[in-house]
Amino acid sequence: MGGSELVNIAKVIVDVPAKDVDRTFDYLIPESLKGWVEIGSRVGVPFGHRTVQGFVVGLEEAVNTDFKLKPIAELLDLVPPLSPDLVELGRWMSRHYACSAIMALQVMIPTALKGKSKRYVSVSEGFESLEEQTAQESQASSDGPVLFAMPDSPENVSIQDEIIRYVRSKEQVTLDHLSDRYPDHSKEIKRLIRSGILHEEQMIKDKLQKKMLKAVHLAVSEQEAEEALADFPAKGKRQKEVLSFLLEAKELLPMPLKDVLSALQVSAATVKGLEDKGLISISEVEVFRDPYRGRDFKPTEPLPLTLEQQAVYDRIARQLDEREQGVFLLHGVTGSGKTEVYLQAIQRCIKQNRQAIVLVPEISLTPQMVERFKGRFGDQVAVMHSRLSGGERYDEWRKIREGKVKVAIGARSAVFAPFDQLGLIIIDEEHETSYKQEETPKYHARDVAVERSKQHGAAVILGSATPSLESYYAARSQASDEFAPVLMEMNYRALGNELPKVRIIDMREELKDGNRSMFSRALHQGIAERIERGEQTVLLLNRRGYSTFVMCRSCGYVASCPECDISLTYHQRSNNLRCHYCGYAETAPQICPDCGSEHIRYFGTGTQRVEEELAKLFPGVRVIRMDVDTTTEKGSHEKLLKAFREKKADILLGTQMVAKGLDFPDVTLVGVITADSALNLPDFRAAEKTFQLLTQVAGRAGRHQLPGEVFVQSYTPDHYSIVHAGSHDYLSFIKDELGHRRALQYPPYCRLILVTFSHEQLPVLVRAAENYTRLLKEQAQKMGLLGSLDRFSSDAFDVLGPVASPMPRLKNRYRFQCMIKWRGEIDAIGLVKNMARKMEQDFQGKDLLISLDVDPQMLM
DNA sequence: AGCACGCCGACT
DNA sequence: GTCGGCGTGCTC
Repeated sequence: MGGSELVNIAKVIVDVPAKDVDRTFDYLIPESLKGWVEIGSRVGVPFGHRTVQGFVVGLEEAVNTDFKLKPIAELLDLVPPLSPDLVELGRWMSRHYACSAIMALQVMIPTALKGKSKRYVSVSEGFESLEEQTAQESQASSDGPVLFAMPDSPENVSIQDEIIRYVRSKEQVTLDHLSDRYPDHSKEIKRLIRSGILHEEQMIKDKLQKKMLKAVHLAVSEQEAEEALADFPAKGKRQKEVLSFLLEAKELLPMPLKDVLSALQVSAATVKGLEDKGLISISEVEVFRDPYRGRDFKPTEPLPLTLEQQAVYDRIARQLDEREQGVFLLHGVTGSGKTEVYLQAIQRCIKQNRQAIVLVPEISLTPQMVERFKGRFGDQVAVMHSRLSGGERYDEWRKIREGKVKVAIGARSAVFAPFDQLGLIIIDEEHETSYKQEETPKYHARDVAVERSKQHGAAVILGSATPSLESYYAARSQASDEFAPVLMEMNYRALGNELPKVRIIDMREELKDGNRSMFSRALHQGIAERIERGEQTVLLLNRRGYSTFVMCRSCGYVASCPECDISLTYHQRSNNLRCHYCGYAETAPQICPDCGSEHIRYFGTGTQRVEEELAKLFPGVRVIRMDVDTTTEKGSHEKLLKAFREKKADILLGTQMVAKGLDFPDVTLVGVITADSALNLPDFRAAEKTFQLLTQVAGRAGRHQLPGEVFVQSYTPDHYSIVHAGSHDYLSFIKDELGHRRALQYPPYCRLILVTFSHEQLPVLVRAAENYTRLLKEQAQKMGLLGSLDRFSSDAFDVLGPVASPMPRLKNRYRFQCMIKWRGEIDAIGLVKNMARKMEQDFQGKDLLISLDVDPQMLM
């Protein structure tokens, strides 16, 4: 072809989740799109025999290629949804987390922008009708070329004719719609398309549209409108009313048509009449769905800082002023006023004309939290919430993209907020595992934040009362490889009150003394006292580790999922058993399906059972229960907390979600019903998680004038995580825990990669997993790193396993896994990934899947 | 992932 | 003889 012509070329990552297309494809930029297509643009491109969505990740001038490039078919947004730095960040993510490029890019933008290709058909130009075509064909069959091929059987002609007439009457219809309308004639439709009579075109359509609203505006000047009002025709009384209403409310224009209609009780026709007269205009305007619309947020002023807060703030402010990247680990006890430091740092950042991102764990993205930020920064804040609808989320995202807000607050994915002058990223409750995404791309928001801050010269604040061992260790050792935060401490509560007294109760003693209740005598008495004094109690039931599974006490039968081989969970509401992973459900059995015994029981303590017990022990007690069952509805979380705040209940009972960020002045007792239920999980972070949870929940008590008390019930009260949580001694806990981690060579003394293999056939899977492990070990030997973990050398690489996964079968596939431990300067991620890809490719049948989790949080 | 091409069984 | 089953391979 005329390939030496100078053209612009776009490098595109296509939205096709297949391994062999995880690379860029080159496309011509058509003349009409030159200057519009940028790095980060979302485009529709022809790919094989269809049109797919893709992202432009590079632009090139005049490359001479061997084959003909296809042109970009359409540009999907006027403003690119991704900026060049986000594209670059995506590149980093796909390398660091071993995910495909498209996964990394797609996770950065709202799902509303995931366009799917739609197929449209229209009647081809120049085609008249089948009869005419038949005539033409028989006439000129020998000479001129036949434009359209003919149907072979005449009885199909009538239905084909009908389809043609229908498509012509609509001009253009989607193929889906057409097949819905003629469900039995897909054959005829196909033939019409193949013969060229119907023309097929593919376009990318977004899942969601911008919300548009009809709005009324004056089409003439105010004066002209006044004049028109003065000599309005007598019969147009209603129209006159509308016009004078609009003139009165002129500062509210353009006004939604809806509002005009309801305010004056007029019909749309009346308003339309005014438009016909040319006095007003009705137009479609874009509206932003505001999830917090109609809510007042009390404006707040910066509070005076304590000495500790001031010192921390000064250090961060200095960093902001230097406009250089810097990471800070802010270790502050519960109630030390971290949020106020965040708020003032953000303020400084905004003053510099830069923007800020605040990440909070999903679970603590409570109305209270949002209120504090909205109160300080008003409508400069966008909130990204998992409970928002797709449309609301899209609109919050657009506010950020279009520079309408300065602060984005949200869960994990808010780290991708498309600000262009990012100055500050705050990660509150830095230790929370919810910052790690468990689905591909399995990124950690903390690491992404640090990477993004490098691009922008931004500051990062990692805040926590119980920093993760990884972060604390990195700060303390000032290791230079990954990230080395500056450690800052706040050891005193901002209001000057004491941390609550923690009492650890040995439940074994209770049992010995004949108390078989789930409440110890001390906790029982404590609750009774609070009820009497009109104070409030928070009860935490740590449900992790407790499953509400069904077991037969006679024969040991456990109900499990036929697809996934995991225990089914009992749901009281619907009286059925469900699989947590695949959604399979069956009715709860009355007798054991195995042995017929009636001693089949639902095990585990749910919040419902505790609630029932409370009602029995304290007749008339008012309990608010907060768990997944009572908080699924939108806004229910908020309602429950509001009720508790207004003292409409004596006790707030809940799972982990009551441990975070809540601040109620009258809570003077916190009870932990089972402190150690998570301690026995097969997870090397079990102790750390237990310590964090206890510390967090203890911090809920006595935050204001009234002193607080915490009762922790445990069957292993001597465990160091419980003892140190009891004395609020983070440093001692860290010391003990680091010792364990070091002895067993777990993070932070090495890094992990979890490799999961899956295949439909167990023997094939086992062979693959063993092969893979063997090859990696050979590699380690070649590098001279075998056994290096024991030797505490700076470079290390070792492979554990393979073993059956904790979920050994999922969606009809068996699963095995192996664990890589490594540290140092070696490219372990690249090595593990390349070997996985190679093995997947070479494997017979290709049904082998290997997935990687870099720095996994969940090992079970 | 789609979608087409391609090579074998059961029907008008 | 054709329709259509889903194995295999490609997508700038």
